[in-house]
Amino acid sequence: MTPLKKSESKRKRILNAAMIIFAKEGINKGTIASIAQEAEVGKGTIYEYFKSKEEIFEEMLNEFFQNMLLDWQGLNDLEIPTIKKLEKIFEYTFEYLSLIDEQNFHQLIIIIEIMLYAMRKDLSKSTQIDLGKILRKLYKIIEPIIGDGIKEGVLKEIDKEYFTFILFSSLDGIALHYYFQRNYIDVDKLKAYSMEIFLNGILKNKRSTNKSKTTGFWGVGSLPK
Amino acid sequence: MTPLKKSESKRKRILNAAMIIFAKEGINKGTIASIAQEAEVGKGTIYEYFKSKEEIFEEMLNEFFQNMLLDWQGLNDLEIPTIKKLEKIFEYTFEYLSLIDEQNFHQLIIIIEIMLYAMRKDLSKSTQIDLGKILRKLYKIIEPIIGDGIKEGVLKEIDKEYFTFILFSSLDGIALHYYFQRNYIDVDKLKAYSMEIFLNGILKNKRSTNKSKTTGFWGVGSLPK
Amino acid sequence: MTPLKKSESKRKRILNAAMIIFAKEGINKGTIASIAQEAEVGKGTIYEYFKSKEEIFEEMLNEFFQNMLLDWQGLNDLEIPTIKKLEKIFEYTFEYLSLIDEQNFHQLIIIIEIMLYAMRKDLSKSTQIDLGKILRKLYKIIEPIIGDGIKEGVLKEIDKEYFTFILFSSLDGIALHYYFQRNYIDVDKLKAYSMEIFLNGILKNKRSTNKSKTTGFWGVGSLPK
Amino acid sequence: MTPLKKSESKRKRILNAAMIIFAKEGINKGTIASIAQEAEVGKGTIYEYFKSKEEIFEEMLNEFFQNMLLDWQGLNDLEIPTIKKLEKIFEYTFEYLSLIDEQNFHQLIIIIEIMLYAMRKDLSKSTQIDLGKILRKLYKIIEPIIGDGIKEGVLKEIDKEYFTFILFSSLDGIALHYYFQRNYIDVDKLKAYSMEIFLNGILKNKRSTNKSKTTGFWGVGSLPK
DNA sequence: AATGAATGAGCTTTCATTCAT
DNA sequence: GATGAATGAAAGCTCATTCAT
Repeated sequence: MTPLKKSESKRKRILNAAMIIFAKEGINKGTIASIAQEAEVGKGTIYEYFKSKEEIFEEMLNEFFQNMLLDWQGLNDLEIPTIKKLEKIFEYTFEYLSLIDEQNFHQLIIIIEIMLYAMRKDLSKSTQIDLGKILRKLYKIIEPIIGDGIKEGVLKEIDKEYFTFILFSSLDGIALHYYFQRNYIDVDKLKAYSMEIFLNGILKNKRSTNKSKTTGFWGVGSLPK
Repeated sequence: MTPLKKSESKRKRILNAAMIIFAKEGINKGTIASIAQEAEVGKGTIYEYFKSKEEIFEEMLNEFFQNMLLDWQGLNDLEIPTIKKLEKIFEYTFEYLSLIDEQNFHQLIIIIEIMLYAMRKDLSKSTQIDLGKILRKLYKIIEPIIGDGIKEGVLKEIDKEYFTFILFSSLDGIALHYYFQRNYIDVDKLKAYSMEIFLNGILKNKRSTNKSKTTGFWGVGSLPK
Repeated sequence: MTPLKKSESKRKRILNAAMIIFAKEGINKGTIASIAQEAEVGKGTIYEYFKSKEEIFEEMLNEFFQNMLLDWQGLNDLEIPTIKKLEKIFEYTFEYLSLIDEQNFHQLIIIIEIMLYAMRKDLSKSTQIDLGKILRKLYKIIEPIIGDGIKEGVLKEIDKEYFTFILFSSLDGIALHYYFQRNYIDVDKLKAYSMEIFLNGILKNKRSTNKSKTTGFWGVGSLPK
Repeated sequence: MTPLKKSESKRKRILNAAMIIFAKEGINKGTIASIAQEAEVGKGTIYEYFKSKEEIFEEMLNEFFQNMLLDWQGLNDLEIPTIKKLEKIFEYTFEYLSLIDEQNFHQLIIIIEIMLYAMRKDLSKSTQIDLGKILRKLYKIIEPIIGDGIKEGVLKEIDKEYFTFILFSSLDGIALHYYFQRNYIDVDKLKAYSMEIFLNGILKNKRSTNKSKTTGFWGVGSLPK
């Protein structure tokens, strides 16, 4: 990466401006000129801190996930019961959704922009950026919470890797779709129902989760390996 | 059946080419020239069928969701038990994931591209495209399945609108994240665990879902409105 | 090279404009915009015919030497006595100098521009352009004239390769310096003296050119190894 | 001797760096930044010594020719026979060529860069730099050698101005072309043949050089005015 | 109807020059 | 004096769109 030099705060200002512009316009339509204007620096100044538009994007992306990792790590470090942590995951997510408004939707959009960018980079085998790896780091932060929950006997003996993945990606999908239905959906109800579903499922009569005994339709045992 | 008019088939060819190019390159980097080449028509010809690049994208977007609606409608029209239909939702999703490979990832990418496009259109209040509305149509197709499940006593008396939303968007998120972990995740296991979670939750000891009686921690009743 | 397509005449017009601009301003200061203006085409049109500014320069360079080769070849093909051909070499050169004026000095300058460009390309080992080879082709056209002169007994038994090289490069140097002294030098006198010197040398008393007998100061034998 | 002031040595360092950079990259592609780096001074420092990039180039140019003048003057001041001086002219030239290698070709290139620059300045009537005048000074240093040679009866009664011009510019052209054929040409042979040609010409049977008697083909009298 | 040659607006990037320290 | 961070003018190049054929 570009070595840090000159004013670090100016560098941050540019990255922040870039996030706003890239969210609003996308990496392609968003121009260096507009980033410069947003950051209140000269167009040339940007190139003192970054080699290219693409580098700005990738640095912003790193910064973005770096912060995300720290945020989630902070949750994990809390000295609260496992079950509380699990609850916090939902709370964090939906609190975030409840707080965003027309002014900062760009934070929601930039995630999609980044994912799209990363998908294409991934597909073109350009290994410069590996979002999959970054995401796995995120999963790994959540995973111990699930693990503890199982150990403590609160959670079923579910594969914690898969569950973390499903939980995390589901919340991501909910947030994404929420964007489009934000005027029709109540975040609190969404949170309550999401927790209810993930924790208790939707079947009325809970069947045994003891796989060996499961013979019915929904049993995991009957699924293809 | 009336065969497609020559001009009609050419229109489809262009839209199809556009999907491939836009998926691969994005709406901005993807060029009219490359779409023309992919569709094997002249560059000028495209403007006989569409007013602008943006119109191509939006027509493609409509086509895309039109097909999606038909697909899901097809599921709904099947004469199978409600519970089977619910299962089919998972099966469709994960079968789709199991079939995509390096050659047709663009189908996964184009959804994100479209969502991103729609988010920005939405944010800029340009009402030309309303993906939220299209998605609600999709939800509405699934919703009766849930409704029937409740009526038949198979499912809990959960709010069917919210549940549909949560189910649909969760599966979307799972598919999105699956892209990045496709080399680390087994689709069949992912499907099995997803179904298990959504249907039975992850708590070991199922608590009462009778809201009126819920006073404990996880109860919906205790959540802030 | 770029395949010929579209209007060949337009391509020529661009190359011609490029020669004028590059001569006047150099390859770096000369802009695509000014070439476009000179050629009376749009800026974008140039990129329909050439991939880059550098390609324009190199195509112009090729065209330039292609024509030069044809010109000199034309001289060689004349059915005139050898000695006349030798004379023509001088005549061509100085006639050229006598005809250039403020309006077409660019033809003189472009040669230097090309040489400079080629020197740097050569130094950077970029083998795309090999002016040395092109020049050797030019020498090879002149060489037979010298060879015939020797065979016919008109010229001394001088190494025809080296003589050709010396003659050609000397005339080039004379033309180059002539540019700076054009207001002080009479082309006709310059021609006459040049011929006199090259043909008869400047020593008053001709010494033997029989190397074996040369013991004096100027003999080749006395030169440092 | 007074030691160079610190500032003076820095000025020289910049000019020297400029020569290297301008030779390698040309006046346009060569950047102030790279000159500063090569000179190991700050970018801003350069503007303490020179008003602009162009001024650097012109100062370097002056320095370059100043040194050249001194070199040639040194030759003239030698207390050796006229004929020896004439020989030295060739020796200097070809010794120079024999010594240059891949590491210092830039000294050869910078001459062309300067000439090109001067040609354009000249053409644009910008009188700031007059290379023609500088070259005439150079010629004037050589000229007396020829004059002495004629007086001493060693050389023919040739116009010494024209001869000096022809000799000097020819050697320049030879050096220029030598660059491109350096892998194919032996400098010692080139020197020997050059001397042979300039001193004795290439005609086998020397004709009279007495102009008044010349009526034949090669006579000056028969040349077009 | 179909085409692709032509175009200029608009983009990224470079770099000579300035100026506060 | 010496410096290098800051800058905007200017350049190469791309590409959506037009339009004559």
